[in-house]
Amino acid sequence: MKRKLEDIYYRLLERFSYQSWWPADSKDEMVIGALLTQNTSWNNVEIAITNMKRENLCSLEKIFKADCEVLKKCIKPAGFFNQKASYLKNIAEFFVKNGSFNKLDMFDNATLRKKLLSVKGVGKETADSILLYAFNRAVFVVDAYTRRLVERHNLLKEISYDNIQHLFESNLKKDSSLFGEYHALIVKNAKVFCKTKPLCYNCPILGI
DNA sequence: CACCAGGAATGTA
DNA sequence: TACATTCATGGT
Repeated sequence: MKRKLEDIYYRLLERFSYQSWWPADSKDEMVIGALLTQNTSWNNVEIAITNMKRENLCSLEKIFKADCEVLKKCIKPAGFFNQKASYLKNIAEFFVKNGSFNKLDMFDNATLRKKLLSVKGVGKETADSILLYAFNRAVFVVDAYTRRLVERHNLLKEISYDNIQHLFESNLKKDSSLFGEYHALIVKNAKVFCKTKPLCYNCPILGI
């Protein structure tokens, strides 16, 4: 299994090269993007983030103090703007009241993950994305594409978030850079080959 | 026009 | 625990 997961990784890497995720100018922006991209195309998230930068709202401190209506207007292109505005407020409050990244970095992976999951609007994938890309923790992010990949290759009998995450984490070197690239490559591959084929049929890289 | 996108919360059984 | 529904915009 270890060999199989490494093979998939190197095939993706050879085709697409390093992605250097997460695409953001700051850790704050990373967290903001993680929430906005929930079930939403990255293209729409970029529009929303551009709007937030124009309104000087692209930081957790600013969001914490921002007017909700202005925030909603900015993130409207990213969809679910009513929910996401309140979710952004929640995560912003969480970081502001917990001393931001420096203080939160004192906690181990499991503890920090629980704290993030306690924020309304932050689920497993969002929490793990933040752990990996903002805190540089060796946590594997499982998204819809990763799930498809595991399903198509029959890598697991029981498909669940926790099982998929354990599959990657226990068979690869626990390296945040590796995990970050792997997840980014899976998404990159999906964007290129799954545009008109949602289930990744005929993907020339992975043979699925 | 239908379908989907780098999900999560809530309700039901 | 396991599904179904809701949230909403923009691209294909």
